[in-house]
Amino acid sequence: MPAPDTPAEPAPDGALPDDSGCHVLHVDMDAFYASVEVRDRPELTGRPVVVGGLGPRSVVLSATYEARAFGVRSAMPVGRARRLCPQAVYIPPRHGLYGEVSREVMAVFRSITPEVEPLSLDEAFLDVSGSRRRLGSPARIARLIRAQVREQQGITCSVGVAPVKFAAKIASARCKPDGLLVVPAADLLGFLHPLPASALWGVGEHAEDVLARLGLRTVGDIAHVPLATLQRELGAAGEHLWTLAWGRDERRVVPQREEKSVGAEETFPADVDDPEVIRRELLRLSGRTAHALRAAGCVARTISVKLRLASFKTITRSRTLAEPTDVAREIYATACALYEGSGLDARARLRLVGVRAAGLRPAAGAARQLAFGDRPAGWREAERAVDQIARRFGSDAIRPAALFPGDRQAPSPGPSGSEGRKPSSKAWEEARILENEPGI
DNA sequence: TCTGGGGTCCTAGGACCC
DNA sequence: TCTGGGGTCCTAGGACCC
Repeated sequence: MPAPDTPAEPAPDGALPDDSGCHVLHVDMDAFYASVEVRDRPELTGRPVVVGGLGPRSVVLSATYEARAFGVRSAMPVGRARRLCPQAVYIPPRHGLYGEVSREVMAVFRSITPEVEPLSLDEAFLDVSGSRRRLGSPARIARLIRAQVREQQGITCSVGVAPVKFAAKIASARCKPDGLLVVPAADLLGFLHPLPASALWGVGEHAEDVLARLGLRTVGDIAHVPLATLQRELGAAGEHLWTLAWGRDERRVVPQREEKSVGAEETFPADVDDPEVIRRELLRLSGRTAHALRAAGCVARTISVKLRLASFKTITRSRTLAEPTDVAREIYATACALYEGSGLDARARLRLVGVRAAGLRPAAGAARQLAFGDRPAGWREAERAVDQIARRFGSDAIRPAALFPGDRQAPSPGPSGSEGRKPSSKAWEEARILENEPGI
C-alpha cells in the first residue's frame, strides 16, 4: 500500500508527474516469487501466499502483500511465518520458472534502452536519457514499463524515477506495491531528509546501531553531522553515507558488470562432524564452482573455503595459486588443504561449507606453465566433456564417482583420501517441510 | 528469532620489495 | 650494517545487499 504522502501515480486527468532532472529508473517487481505463483494459479488471488524454503533449515523467499500484512517477511524462518500466518498457502519455490519470467521482464526493459543494469532476478536500474526522443519523458517511460510488464507477465512492479541511482531505488521501495514515484531534482533533498537513516543503501543493522548511538535517526540528521564524525565512526562507509545524504551519487548505470568471484555453498540438513562427509561436500561444491567458472569463460587465482560452525561462527581460509584454474580437481585439492589446515578441531561440528573462486580473469589467454607430471590440460578437457554431457542429459547424468549413492570410494585429492560414506542428498529433498494447501 | 545462498566491498595486519 | 617509508599483494574477517 503506498504511503499516504506518496504522490498519486496517474493524476485524475492523466497528467504526468514532474520529472525534471531525472534520467534513472529503478524497477522492482512486487513480491516477485509469490506474484509469479499467484499468476500461475489465479484461484490464489487475494489470499496470503508464502514462497518459502530457501535452504534446508528454511527461510521465506517471498510473500504476497496479503501475507505480509500478518508480519511475514523474507529472511524469516518458515516455521515462524507459519505461526504468524497459519492460514496462508505455503508453496515451494520453482526457480526455473522465476528465471524464465525474469528473462522476459529484462527483455521488456531492454526494448526501452540497452542501458539496463540488473541487480537481481526481479529488479534493475535503467538509464533512459537516450530514449526520451523515441519514448518521451522518464515518467512516461516508467508508465509504459509498468503497463507492459503487467500486460505481458500478469504481475505488477513499482518504479522509482530520480536523478541518481540510490534515490530511484529508495523511491521504488517507497511506492510499493504497484506504484510509481518520481523525485524531481529540485525535490531531491526534501524527499531524502525526512527518511529514516536505514532507508539509505548500505545502512544495515550494524550501521544503524552506530548512527542511533550518535543520535542520527534520519537522512537529514546524517547530512547535518560533521563529515569527520561519520568517518571516525564508520570509516569509508561514513563518507559514503554523508555524500548520499546530500543527494550525490556518482555511480552510473552499468549494463554488464564483470563478476569478481563465483562460488557455491550449502548448509547441511543437520550439523556434520565427519571429515569424510565434509570432504565429499567440498568435492561437490568445487565441481559446481569450476562449472560456473567455465560457463563464465573465466579462470580464478584465489580459492577460499568458508566453514560455519554449529555455533554460527564462520571462518574463511584462502590460498592464491601460482596459476589460475577452472579445473574442479585443482579447486578441490586446494579446498581440502585449506579445510585440513584450518586449525579447527578434527571433529568440529559444521553447519555449512562453501567454496569460492576469486581473482577472475578471462580463460582465453590465460596460458599456463606446465610442470612435469602436471596434466591440467587433460583434466580441463575431461571436465569440459562433463559439462557437455550434463548440458545434454542433465546434471544428474554424470558426476564424480565419490558422489554416487552406494559408491564406497572416498574423494581423494591426494594421499590423504580414505573411505567415504553415503553422500548427503540434495538440500531440497531433505527439506520437505512445505506443502501446497490449496484448500485452506 | 535461531538464522539461505548468491554475491560485493572495506579494513587491517603482515610479508615483501625497492 | 642498520634503518625508514611507500607500494603492493595476500589473508582473514565482517558488514551489507537481494
